[in-house]
Amino acid sequence: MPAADRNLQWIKPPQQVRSQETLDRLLDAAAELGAAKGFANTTVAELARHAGSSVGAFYARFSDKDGLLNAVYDRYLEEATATADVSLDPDRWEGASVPEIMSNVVRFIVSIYRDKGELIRAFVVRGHTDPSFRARQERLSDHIHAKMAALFVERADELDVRDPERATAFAVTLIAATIESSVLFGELRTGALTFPDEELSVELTRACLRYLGVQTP
Amino acid sequence: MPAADRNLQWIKPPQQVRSQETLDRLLDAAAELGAAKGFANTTVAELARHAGSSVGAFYARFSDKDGLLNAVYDRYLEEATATADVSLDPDRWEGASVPEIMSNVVRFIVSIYRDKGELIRAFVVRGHTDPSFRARQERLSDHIHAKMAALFVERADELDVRDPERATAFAVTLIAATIESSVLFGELRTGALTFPDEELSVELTRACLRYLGVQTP
DNA sequence: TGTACATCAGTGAACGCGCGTTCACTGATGTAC
DNA sequence: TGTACATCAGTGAACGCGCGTTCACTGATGTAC
Repeated sequence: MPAADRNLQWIKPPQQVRSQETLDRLLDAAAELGAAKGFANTTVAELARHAGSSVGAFYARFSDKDGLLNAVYDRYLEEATATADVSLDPDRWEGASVPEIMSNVVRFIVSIYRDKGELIRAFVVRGHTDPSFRARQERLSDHIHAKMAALFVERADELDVRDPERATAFAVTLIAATIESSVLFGELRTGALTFPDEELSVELTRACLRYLGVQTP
Repeated sequence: MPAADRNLQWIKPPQQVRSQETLDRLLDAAAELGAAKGFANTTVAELARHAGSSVGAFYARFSDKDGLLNAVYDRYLEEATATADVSLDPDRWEGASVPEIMSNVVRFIVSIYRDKGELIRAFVVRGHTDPSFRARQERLSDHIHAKMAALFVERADELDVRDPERATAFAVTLIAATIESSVLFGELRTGALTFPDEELSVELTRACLRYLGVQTP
C-alpha cells in the first residue's frame, strides 16, 4: 500500500486492530517512561515490558528505537499545535482586553507545563543532540509565539511601547522562557522565596503588562 | 597524605608536576568536549586522545568517568562563585542606581552565557538525571540570585511595588530564565524577529525596570 | 459452516557492537649512598 | 657525579557488561472454496 506509506514515515502501518492497540500502548509507555527518566535512559526491553508487549513486537512496528521516539514526538506536536490553534484563535478572544488575554493564556500555559512538563523536558534534552528534534521544536514554538503575539499586536492601542510588534514578541519570549525554566528546573525558587503555579502566573502576567505599558485596573 | 585527601574527593592527588599537567589537560578536554557534544556522548578514549593522554593515564587520576565530570563541575562552580562574589559585591555598586546596576549586570550575565553557555548546558542536561549535579546547580543559583536581589532590595526606595523582596526575587528569576533559555535554545527568536545579545540585554533590562516600577530617564 | 492455508502479530533467547574499565607492561623521575 | 633501586606516570590492547537489534519459532486472524 504505497499510498498509506507516504504518510507514515516511522511507523509500519498495522493490519489488524490488535497491533494498532499494541502500537498505542508502546507510544504511551514511551511517553511515560521518557517523561520519568528520559528517553536515553529507557531501554527497549523496559519499554516493551511496560507496554505489556515484547521486544519483537516492538520491532515489528518500529524500524528502531529512534522510530518510536519520532512517532511519540509527532503525536505530541500534533496535539500541541491543535491545542494552540484552538486556544489562541482570534475569534475566541473577540472583544477581550490585553490583560484578560494575558492572564488567561499565561495560566493555561503554566497548567500545560505542569501536566506535560516532564515529557517536554525529555524532548528538549533529546533536541540537544538531535537536530531534527530541535528543528521541530522551533517550528512549534514559532507557531505558538506567532499566534500569541498576533493577539497582542491586534490590540496595539492598549500598549504603550515604541515598537508594538517587537515588544509583544519579546513579551511572549519572556513568558515562554520563564515558564519553561520553571518546569525544566522544578518550581521557581530564589533562596527561601518560592513561586507556585498561581503566583507564577500572576507575577508573570503583571511583569508582561507593565513591560508593555498596559493600563491595569 | 591524609590531610590533602580531605579536600580531594574525586581526584587522586598527583605527585609530580607532569601528572598535574596531564590532569589539567584532561579537565580542559572534558569541558571542551562536554560543551561541544555533551558528557554522555563523549567517550573516555576520545577524551584521553583529545588531551594528548591515554585511557590508562586517565584512570590513574580519576576513579571513573563520573569522577572527572565532578571535578570539572567543581572547578566551574568555584570560578562561578568567585566571579559572582566579586561582580555583585555591594561595595562595588556603592552609589549606583537600580537601572545602572540592572543594565550592567544583565549585560554581564549575557556575555558569560555566550562564553560558557554550551558547558552550562551540558551541566544542566547532566543535572536532569544526576541529583548531586542538580543540587549543586541550585546551590550556585541560589547564591547568585540572593546576591543580585540584595542589591535591589537595598534600593527599595527606587522601586514602586507592594513587596520589594518578592518582586526583586521574581525579577532576578525573569532574568535568569530568559538568558538561560536564550542560550539553551540558541538565539532568542520569535518568528522572523530575533534578539541578539545587545538587544536581549536592553529589552530584558527594560522589562525588569518597568516591572519593578523604576523611573527611568 | 467447516476446513486448509496464508499472512499477520507476538515471543524471548541469542547476537554483537560500543564503551567503560582493567591490567601487564614500558618509560620517566626521584632518592640513597 | 655516578650508579642502583623505588616509585610515579603513562600506554594501549584486552575484557566484559549493557543494551539495541535480530531471528527462528508459536499463536492468532483472515480468506478461499
